[in-house]
Amino acid sequence: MFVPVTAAIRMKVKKDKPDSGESTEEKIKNAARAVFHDKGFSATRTRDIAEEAGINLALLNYYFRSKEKLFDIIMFETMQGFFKSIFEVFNNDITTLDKKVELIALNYIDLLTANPDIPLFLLSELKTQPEALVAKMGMRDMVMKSHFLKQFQQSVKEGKIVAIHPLHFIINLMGMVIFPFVGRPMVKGLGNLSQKEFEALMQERKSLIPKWIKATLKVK
Amino acid sequence: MFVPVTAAIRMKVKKDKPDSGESTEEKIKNAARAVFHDKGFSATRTRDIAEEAGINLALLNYYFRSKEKLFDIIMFETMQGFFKSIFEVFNNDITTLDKKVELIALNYIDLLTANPDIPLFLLSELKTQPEALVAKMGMRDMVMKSHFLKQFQQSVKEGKIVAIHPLHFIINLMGMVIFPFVGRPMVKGLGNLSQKEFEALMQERKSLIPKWIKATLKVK
DNA sequence: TTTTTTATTAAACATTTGATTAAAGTGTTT
DNA sequence: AAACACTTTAATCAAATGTTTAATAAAAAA
Repeated sequence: MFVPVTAAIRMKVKKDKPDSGESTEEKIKNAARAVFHDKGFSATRTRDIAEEAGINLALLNYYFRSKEKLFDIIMFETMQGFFKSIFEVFNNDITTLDKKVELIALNYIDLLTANPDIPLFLLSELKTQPEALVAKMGMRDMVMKSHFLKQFQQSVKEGKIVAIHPLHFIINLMGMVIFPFVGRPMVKGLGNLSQKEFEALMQERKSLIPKWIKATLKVK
Repeated sequence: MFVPVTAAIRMKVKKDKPDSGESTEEKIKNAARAVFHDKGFSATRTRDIAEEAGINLALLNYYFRSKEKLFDIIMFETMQGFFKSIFEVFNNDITTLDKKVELIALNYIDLLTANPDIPLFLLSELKTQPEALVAKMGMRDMVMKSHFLKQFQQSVKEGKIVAIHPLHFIINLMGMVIFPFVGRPMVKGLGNLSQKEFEALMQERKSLIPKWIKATLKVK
């Protein structure tokens, strides 16, 4: 008796792939992103990625040529995703300065709660190639010529806030938002916090940071 | 015409190496510290350390058994050196709270200007062994039961400063001090700063941070 | 001085790791 | 069903890397 297995198998196969919802290429990229973010470039082995992705090691090189090429893609996408929110807020010419600070705190604390490894990953890997990508992405202009900066300097001129180097302002804002995530093991260690308690503390900061930042801008 | 180069070269070499007056063991440790701080554990090759130290590769294992053992020593000493200053300031029961904040800013900005790689190094490597060393060094009690914390809670009780989780206070203080060094490539990139300009900006923060911190503590 | 211990070196070793290849499988098109 | 492009696998290569060894030099002890 002939049984048309192939059709059934094909169906199953067809269902299997879309079931996981991702192509092999995407599986590799997702795995690579997770492992690279967690351990950085040097501590990551291509075999870690292959295992995490559930694929054969050779496929990594088949799709991406080399560990480095794959890393570059992940790095670029990660940076892009990370700075996108900043730029959108910074260059919105409708919102006030105060509102922008609020939005940065809100957006980034959520982003970082979901992806707490990204800042340390970016900062560590950025050390290796200092200028390359920073310049490439036009980050400088995007930030330093932003509507955000113009508003800041305007407020200084009007005497609404005290005159300091705008970088201090940006460092303080980003530091208050990002630093606890970069120093998460230390913060959790110091306060003996569970992951849940840590996240609750970060949620508190959503409303506190804007107040703190405003206070620092008034400082004589 | 014959020129006795060798003698001249030997003199130069002699000045370069043995003049330093350090033992082989110290040479290795100093080299290891420099390379580990710069590149982290995984990206560091034992051959990098040997070269930096100007010694034969085998001597590293002769003196320290393994790369990991050597790393543990450097890690421990680095942590100890880094947190020593904090603890001394935090547990001084003579100085006021304000004075302690001032001293933290002063001491750490100098320390970090001289050793800008330490924070990222510590934070990156601490991620691998989350609890181990933090607990080992008794950091929790050293900070959370410090005179500094008692003063903070006393001031809250007296209504001098607003009630927040003390961790927010510590995060903000340490973040303002440490974050620009962790994000140094980004800060320098954003502001298009030379190393000298970066350091000048950090010097400014010595006096600004205490003011900012005081302002945040008054926030409703 | 002779002997013993310590320090140093060049070479080799064993394993890890990024990358390649050859062959087979799979679905689609002709 | 033949040709094809694409996908997957197992085996393997070659370089990198932490570690060890065996021989030698230097220093200390006898």
